[in-house]
Amino acid sequence: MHTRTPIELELQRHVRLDTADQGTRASSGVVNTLRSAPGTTSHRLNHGDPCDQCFQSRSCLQAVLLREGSMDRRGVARAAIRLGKGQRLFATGRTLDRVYAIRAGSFKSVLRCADGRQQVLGFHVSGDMVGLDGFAAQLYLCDVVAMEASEACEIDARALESAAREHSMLRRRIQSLIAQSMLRAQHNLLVLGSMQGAERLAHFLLDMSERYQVLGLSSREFALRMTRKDIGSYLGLYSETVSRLFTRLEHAGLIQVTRRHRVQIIDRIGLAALLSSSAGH
Amino acid sequence: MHTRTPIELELQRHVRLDTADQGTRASSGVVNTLRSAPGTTSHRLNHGDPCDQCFQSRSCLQAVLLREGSMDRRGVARAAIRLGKGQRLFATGRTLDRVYAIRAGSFKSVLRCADGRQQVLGFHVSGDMVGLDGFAAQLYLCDVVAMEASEACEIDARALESAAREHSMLRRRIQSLIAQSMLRAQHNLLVLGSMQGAERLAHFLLDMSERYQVLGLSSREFALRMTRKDIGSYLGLYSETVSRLFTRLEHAGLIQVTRRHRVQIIDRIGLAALLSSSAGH
DNA sequence: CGTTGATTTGAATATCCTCAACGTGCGTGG
DNA sequence: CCACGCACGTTGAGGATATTCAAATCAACG
Repeated sequence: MHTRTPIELELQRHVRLDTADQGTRASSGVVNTLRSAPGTTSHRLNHGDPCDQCFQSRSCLQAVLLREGSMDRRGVARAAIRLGKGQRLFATGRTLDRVYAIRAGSFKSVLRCADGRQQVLGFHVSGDMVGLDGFAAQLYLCDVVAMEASEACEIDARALESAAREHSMLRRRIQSLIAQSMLRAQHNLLVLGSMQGAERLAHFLLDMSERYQVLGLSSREFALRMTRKDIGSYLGLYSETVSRLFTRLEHAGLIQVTRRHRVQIIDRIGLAALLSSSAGH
Repeated sequence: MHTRTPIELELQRHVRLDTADQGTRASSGVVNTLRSAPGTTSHRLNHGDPCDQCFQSRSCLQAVLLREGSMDRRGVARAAIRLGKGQRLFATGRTLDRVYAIRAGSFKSVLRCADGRQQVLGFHVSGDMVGLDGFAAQLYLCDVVAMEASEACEIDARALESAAREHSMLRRRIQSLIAQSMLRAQHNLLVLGSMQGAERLAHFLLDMSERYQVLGLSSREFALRMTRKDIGSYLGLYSETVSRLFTRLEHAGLIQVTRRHRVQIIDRIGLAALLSSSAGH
């Protein structure tokens, strides 16, 4: 179920390499494929290998920066800032001057349209980096909003960039994070494009479960801090439909919901089985 | 209709700057927004400003490379290769050693899952760059398949990277292209997540129309080289539904379809009006 | 000119949206 | 601490939209 996909393994292997160019990497003739199960772009990708407890006192990249000797000495990382529920970390279109490592709490990133339409692109929890998707553009590509009282650590983008230019290891890690968000976006296109409601929700729950597990929290029971409407937007459904799907999964004995936000995964296998039900387009 | 969005203008402005760091860029306090209309990530983004005819004899980045003095002298660009219909330019998960500039023909990029599910992520025509979305990961993130007899120009990734490290202008252009594919993916999430069938198809048609216009071809009449099934996968619909939607748009007097693949846009305003019909989630 | 694969069309069904009513939990302020 | 208001969540019923399976039609190509 939660085995790494070939492309993930490849990515992991990749980001461990230190030098900028190594001539003899085996290009596996095998056609690697992405699996549809959740976790295709798991948190684990953030850091090649060690850093198992980076989520505790410091967020991932901070730990990386420390190891790389790129923090404090170079003034890259700054103090953490606090945000209340609903407050925005940054806004679409603004010049990207900082990226953020989430220290505590949870955020959503949402794409806003001029016509009022909006789309939740993803959710971020402690340990995640946000803002990196706009690093190449040097512009924030979406809004990032706190879903509860949260804390994030500012990282100066320019300093990070110049540090990355010198430290190939750091550069690779940043690139790996950017690749991760690219992968996630593309994978979500598959979810929206070829799964139906129940599958999407099951996928979402398993994905969240895995992310919490990586954080050292329970993968069996966790709290969803986002509203049904947010989940709906993320999954391309209406909040009423999401609600109905929750109860359907509950009646099917796959999950149990207590006090609206607390989710318990009863039958992980059954949930995963939902994902292979329809072949898609 | 086809005015640039704030974020696009910002991007354009951005990629024209030569130096790596410029301290005093105005960070507009205005909350920039994305519009839902097609063309959010148009071809025009590929090159900041000049290079209006780059699509003719040379593809975009080639022209850029020439101007930057990064081609031939450095051996970055290589000869074009030919592909027949259905042939793959590269495969998911393979180590990224080259990126490609499409010289002629058209391609689709498709995400493949282990369970057989697959999702068309986008279509690419003459002048587009493909493979750059995996540049950060140094892995191809999806398959790219020729939809007709096509021609693409190989660009050595490692040489390109090292050239980019020296030429900040080139680096910015590459980053702009990567940002473009990120933007496109995120925008497509919005399309799949918050539009219904007719809107999606209208959006797709207007997007293609604009892309052909940028190529100097007619934006009013053009050929769609992909199958209904491909369009369906791209838009999260079944091919039958796509077919029905085509005839519906035709009966509504918005488009005209001849010989299955030739599309004429009759009422551009009407098509665009479809996009603002539903508010979304 | 016939074969083949893609497309269109039809009919029945499933899924999801929509509107509306109601329930629940949370925080505020008395 | 309790009552209240309010946002969020759930549930129901009906309708719109999209899927599914099947059959017929069309266009391209040898």
